Amino acid sequence: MNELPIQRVLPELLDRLRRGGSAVLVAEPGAGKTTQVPLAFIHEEWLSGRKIVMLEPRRLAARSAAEYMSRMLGEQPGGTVGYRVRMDSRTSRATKIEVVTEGILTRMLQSDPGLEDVGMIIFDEFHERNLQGDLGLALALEAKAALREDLRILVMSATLEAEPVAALLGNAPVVNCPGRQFPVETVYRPPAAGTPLEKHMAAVIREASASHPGDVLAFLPGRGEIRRVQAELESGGIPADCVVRPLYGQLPQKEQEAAVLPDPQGRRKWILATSIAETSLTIDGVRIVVDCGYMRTQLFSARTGMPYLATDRVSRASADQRRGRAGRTAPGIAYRLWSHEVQNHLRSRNTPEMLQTDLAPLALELAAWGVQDPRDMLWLDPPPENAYERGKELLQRLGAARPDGSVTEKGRKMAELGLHPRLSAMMLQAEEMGQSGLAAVLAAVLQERDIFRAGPGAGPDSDIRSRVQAVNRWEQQGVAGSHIDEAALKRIVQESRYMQKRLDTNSAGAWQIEKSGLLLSFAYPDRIGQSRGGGKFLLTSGRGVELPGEQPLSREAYVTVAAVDDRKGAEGKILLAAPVSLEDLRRHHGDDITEETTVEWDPSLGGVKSRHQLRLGAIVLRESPAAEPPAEAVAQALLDGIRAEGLGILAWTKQAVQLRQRLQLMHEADPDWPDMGDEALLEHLEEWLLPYLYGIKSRSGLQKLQLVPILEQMVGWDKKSRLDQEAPTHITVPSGSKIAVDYSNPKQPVLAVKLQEMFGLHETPKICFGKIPLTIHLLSPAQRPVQITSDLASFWKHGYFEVKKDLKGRYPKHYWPDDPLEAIPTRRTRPHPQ
DNA sequence: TCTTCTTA
Repeated sequence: MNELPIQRVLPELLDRLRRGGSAVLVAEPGAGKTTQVPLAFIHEEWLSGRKIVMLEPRRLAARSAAEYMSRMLGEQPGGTVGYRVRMDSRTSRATKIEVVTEGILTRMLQSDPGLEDVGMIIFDEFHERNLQGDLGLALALEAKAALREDLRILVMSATLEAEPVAALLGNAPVVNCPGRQFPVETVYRPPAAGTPLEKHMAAVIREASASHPGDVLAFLPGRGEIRRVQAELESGGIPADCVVRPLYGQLPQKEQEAAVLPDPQGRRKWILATSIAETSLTIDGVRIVVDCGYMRTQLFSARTGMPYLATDRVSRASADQRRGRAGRTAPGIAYRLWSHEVQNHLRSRNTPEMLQTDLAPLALELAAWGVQDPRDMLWLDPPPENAYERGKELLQRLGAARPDGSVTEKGRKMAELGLHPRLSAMMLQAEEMGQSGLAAVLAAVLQERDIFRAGPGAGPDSDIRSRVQAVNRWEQQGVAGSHIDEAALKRIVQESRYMQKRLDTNSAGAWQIEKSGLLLSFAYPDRIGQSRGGGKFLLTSGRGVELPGEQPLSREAYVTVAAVDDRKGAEGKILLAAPVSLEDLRRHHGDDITEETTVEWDPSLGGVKSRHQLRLGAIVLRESPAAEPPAEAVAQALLDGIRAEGLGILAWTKQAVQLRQRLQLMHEADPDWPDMGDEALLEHLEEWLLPYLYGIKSRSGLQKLQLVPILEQMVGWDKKSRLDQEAPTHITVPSGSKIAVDYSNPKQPVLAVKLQEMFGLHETPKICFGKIPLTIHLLSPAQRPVQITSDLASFWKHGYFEVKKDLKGRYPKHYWPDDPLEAIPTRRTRPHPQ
């Protein structure tokens, strides 16, 4: 057998760690680090009989690493080399190397912070930057600093950028190792403008398969895209020696195997996969990779406390990892469905899980570890404050932590259960109710992949009780039923039995399946939903969610929503839920139920509604009219109503409108006068309107308010008398008529008057401290405007004679003097001689 | 119409 590249760097690595401390090993794929490195250390003297613990991100990887190393020693796992993952371990007194999943290290450290029987911890695949890996390293560094200076830490990573980790380990030495892989040619093939990515993907798969040997592995974001590409390929016809195989996590195990194993009929596989094939599954025989360049990840909204899915461009590291899948067994080719330009803008790494996930589990571990402030610890990326605070709040709500962040006795038990704190809280509560059996199944269903596959013609089913019933049928009769993934069902059964066993319980009562929603409410007190009709629910957190499609659950009054996909700007989508009775909510969440009297403007009523409410968070469990709401609250609610509906809700009479316009004119000339614009009036409602609102409850009451005296009161007597002078309601014209001034444009007040009434007036009248000339609309005898002017003197001199000629033709009986400034003004046809 | 993992 060829020497593996890792052999050449092992002496250096051994030497570095003999001197104590830590090291970073950067090894490219194919170097052989996972199996060679731990074995190289087992005879080191400094171990002095202690174990080596190696961390793997996945159970499968932990088991196969242990199996491989055991085989090299001619042993079975559980001898010199063992493993430990959830629900399964092979170790013995002889075990010197224990391969564990990342979460196991946390449990080991929490029960024995000095890790007395461990001499060395190896973090494998650390570049994946899973939350559990980051947490494990942070805890291990504290253990080393405080209790175990001799503890060796080796971080192994497949990609460069080792410097930050080396720095975190106290300037640890970095050892580099080349890999051993077959060359893979890279081709950039962006879709032509207007071509959908899925259509393009199908065309490239076809072309690549025709011109290169081997199986095709195509990367897509999710199930929907996979189905559409499959349909596209099938509609164009598939060569007889090829077969399309979808591959994603939700796919039943049998179908996943069909994608991973060689085709029994020897056909070439066209595998359409999600990122599951990037690291979790390896497929032999792939020589062609087609990468669409997108990946779907779950993000966590600290605002709503709910997760959501997002589809984004892959990172360069992911794209390289995907490409490498074509060179495992022979030289290959990788098609990237994006341009060089896009390639240059890809982010270099995936976002560490720490920065985008729910941090309640982390907060619980740190509380149990005794940490008050995570900033006191060493992190590559410290937990973001928002999400961490949100996590701490949830722990408090679940009774796991005190307000100062310290862990409670219950919290310690929850951490030991090794579940999400929500599910642990439910388990403990269920134990007291004698329902730990049912709770264990609910927790297992929520932890594992869904066992349901919608059958043909079956509607959506978000009721978690159907899964519980399937588990029940399996336990009672050993039948899985159609549309059920049997392998997933078995995992759930195993998981639920395991969890129930871990509660030191003797209270396994018969399942009361109708209590599912209640049990879930102990895990998700912020996601108890009240029906709003049409399958929509309002959650106690204040968020709106809805069921996908019509289903019986839509008719329930209250549900607990366990699994949900939050969507920005829309109702979140309920994935799994169960009904809960109002009676149970009142009995078990009584401490969270608040009583309050609300006084609100009700737009449909057009008035103030006051109610006495029993609330559970944002949802109202019961309400009744409140007998005597406080007057101040009613007045405030009226103001809310006016703000919501606008000033138009008040009765603006002609006089009131004109008064407001006149005041606005004054304001524009002198800012010392109040602003009468809508915005300003609404902003100052409390000052000018509130005192008049007592006793009023509705729109009709508001409309009885006399606005003229209210506005006059607002400006005060002094300003009111100046207003009458400087912005008069009427102007007396030469004929003796009192004509109303039109202030509807406060910058240009208008005086509309018959031309004949103005004879003898030399100059345009001015108002507002003589600053604003009136705009005069001179009217014909029939009240039609014939001229608009703000310069009367000029009109008499120039414009009048043209106008006169015209008017004389149309109104011959009227008086049209040649000298308008000397003529007698009149409102009649001709002036009456005295 | 839901990406992938994980807790002695």
